Amino acid sequence: MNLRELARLLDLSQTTVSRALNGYPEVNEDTRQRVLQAVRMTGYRPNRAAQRLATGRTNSIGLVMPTGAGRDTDLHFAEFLSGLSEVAVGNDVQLVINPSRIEDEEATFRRLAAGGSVDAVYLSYIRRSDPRIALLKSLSLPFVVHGREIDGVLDYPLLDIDNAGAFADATRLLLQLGHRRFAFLNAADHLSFAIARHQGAAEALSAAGLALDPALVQNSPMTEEHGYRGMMRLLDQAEPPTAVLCSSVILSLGAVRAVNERGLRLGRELSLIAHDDVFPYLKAENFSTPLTTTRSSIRQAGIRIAERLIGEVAGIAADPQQEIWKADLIVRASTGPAPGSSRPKARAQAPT
Amino acid sequence: MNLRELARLLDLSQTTVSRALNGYPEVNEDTRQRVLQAVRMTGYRPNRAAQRLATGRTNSIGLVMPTGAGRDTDLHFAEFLSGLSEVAVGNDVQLVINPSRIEDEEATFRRLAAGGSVDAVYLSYIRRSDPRIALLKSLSLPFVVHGREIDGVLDYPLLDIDNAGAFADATRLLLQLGHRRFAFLNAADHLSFAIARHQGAAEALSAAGLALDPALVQNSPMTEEHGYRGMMRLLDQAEPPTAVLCSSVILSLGAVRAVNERGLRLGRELSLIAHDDVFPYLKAENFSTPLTTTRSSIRQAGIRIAERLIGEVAGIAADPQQEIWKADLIVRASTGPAPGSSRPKARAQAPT
DNA sequence: CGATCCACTCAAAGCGCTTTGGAAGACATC
DNA sequence: GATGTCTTCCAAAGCGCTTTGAGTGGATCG
Repeated sequence: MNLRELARLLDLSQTTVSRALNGYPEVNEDTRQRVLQAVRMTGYRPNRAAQRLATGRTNSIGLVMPTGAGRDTDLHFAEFLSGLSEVAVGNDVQLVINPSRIEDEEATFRRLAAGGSVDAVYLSYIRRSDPRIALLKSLSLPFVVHGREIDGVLDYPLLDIDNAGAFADATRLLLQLGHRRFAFLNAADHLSFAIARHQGAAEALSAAGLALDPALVQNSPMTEEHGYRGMMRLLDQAEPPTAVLCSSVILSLGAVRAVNERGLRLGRELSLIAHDDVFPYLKAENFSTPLTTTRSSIRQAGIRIAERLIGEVAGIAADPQQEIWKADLIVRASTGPAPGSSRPKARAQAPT
Repeated sequence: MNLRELARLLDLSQTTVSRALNGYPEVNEDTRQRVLQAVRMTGYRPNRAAQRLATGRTNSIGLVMPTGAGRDTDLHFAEFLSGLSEVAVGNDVQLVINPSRIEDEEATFRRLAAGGSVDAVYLSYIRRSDPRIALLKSLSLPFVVHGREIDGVLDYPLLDIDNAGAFADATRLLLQLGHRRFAFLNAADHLSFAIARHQGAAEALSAAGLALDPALVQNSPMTEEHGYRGMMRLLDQAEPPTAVLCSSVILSLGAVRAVNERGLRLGRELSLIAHDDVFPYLKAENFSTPLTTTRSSIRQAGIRIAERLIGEVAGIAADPQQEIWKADLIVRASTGPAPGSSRPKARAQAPT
């Protein structure tokens, strides 16, 4: 069943039927009802490809999803996607996943732009200085970046959290608790959010006349296993840290396992602050020792980015093109005074 | 840049250019090279919408992803998706995500089928008796089901694991270890895989003259928190179980937390077997007590289903339309002889 | 040397929709 | 009754591709 048949059936022209369906005013309300009735009867649905060809709009937004060797599934991406799709469904927009190996990404974007398969794209896993952004700017394809570059000018539409601020806050909290020796279990060091978090921590430390010992910094994929191994390595140091920053609760999961295995107690011998992207299936507050976190829902970010992408397509650019969200610092039991620290000599010191 | 301009540029007809690009034999190799060269120079990409309209094929497969209130992101879905997309990228196929609330799913499928936006669809979260399958059969849209119905005839293309078999195996192992009191932390009870797992366990038990105490069965979303609460409830029973089956490692994560909190030891006072979908970021072997699992990679399932979907579109149906994978039973440290059990009186009995 | 065949190329007809540029009829205005 | 103005509808022209059916010219054959 296509438009022509439907029109013939109704003894109307294609034009009128099309207009009736697309809500144009110049069609009699009675006629419109007749058309809608016929649509219901026949189960007619417009052919998407034809619509696209005729209008040039696709009603879909593209996700270029990184794949390839070593690219494990990313929990964070999935949660983000869930936010995106929530908005997409409400606006009758499809999400088109274009898995692409990192080295093919440029080609993929060019194909998307030139082939007109999507109205807009979303970009993430931003690197320190990311050529893909310049590419997208040159491509006349609306986009919103999740994250941002470290060095360049921020003259493109983006949504990011204040990673540096969050980890500076976390670091300052630990400094106040008397900690002096810090470690950082971070994400891969080519990712800009990992760099920003590192910088935030480093700046807060240097304000206190301290520095991050490179031996106490790990950059790795954010898996439980890497969290475990990283923490083990830290605890095996001659002079182990008393405070650990951690870029994900999934890393923390492993880190906590290592801590438990060593018979240490979080918030006592060792303090830990993790960044919490807010996963419904793994909550920082439910760790055996509830975790102090910097919290920002990655799902909310997905929702907001979808809204903005849809806006961009409709020609309504968000007013501040650069949107930076503060992360909340949520203090729970995994942080406590530094052992042996004289300053906030807490009641909770174990009577060793 | 479109086909016509490109053809004009090359002083060839659209036909010839199109054929050169699509690998038809009746075009001179020199000509083909000239065309390819021009494509490289101009950056020409065929318009997808036009291609679709002309060929009727979309080169994309649809995922109807459940969303809506209470539908949390599903780890398992994300990992599956990663497998799907790996194959998709290799075949130049797009994945089109159609988020849809459960009550709108029928409409969504009809729209996909009639609108021709995808060549094939994938269906999961199968329920005991699932009307969507009948719908898809009637829709002349190729599909592959991930999972299967409990009751109906299996006359549709599907891929599933032997859930009942896996949990029967797990149960028998625990029976051999002398366990008599079983619990089950399962997924939501409208999902067919949860039902099958329950049946598998129940059958193995009844073969031993035992039964699952309904008070020791939980059906819930598979989150850490539900695992924790479920296990707590089990341990608070007047007569707590000594063996626990668990439908996901993420549930186990919470369950293990509860066990630790109660000062119990896995493989000693309590044995646990979880189903492991093989997440790269959370491995059953890395739990503080490595978990005995029934293992089957959900990512591999994604890969296989993508292959089959692509095959269906190409007109090559998989030979056995119903593909059932056995899960491996991997014995690790979380299972041990039942406490107080006389049968396999183990060396490892705590000297209470 | 004309007939036959092959390799190569082309013009044109769709695919199913939207949208432009009217046109017909109804109604009001002068 | 002529003119103008809405309202409602239509015919036809694309959108950019694939594919059918029909040539070309040159090589091969009898």
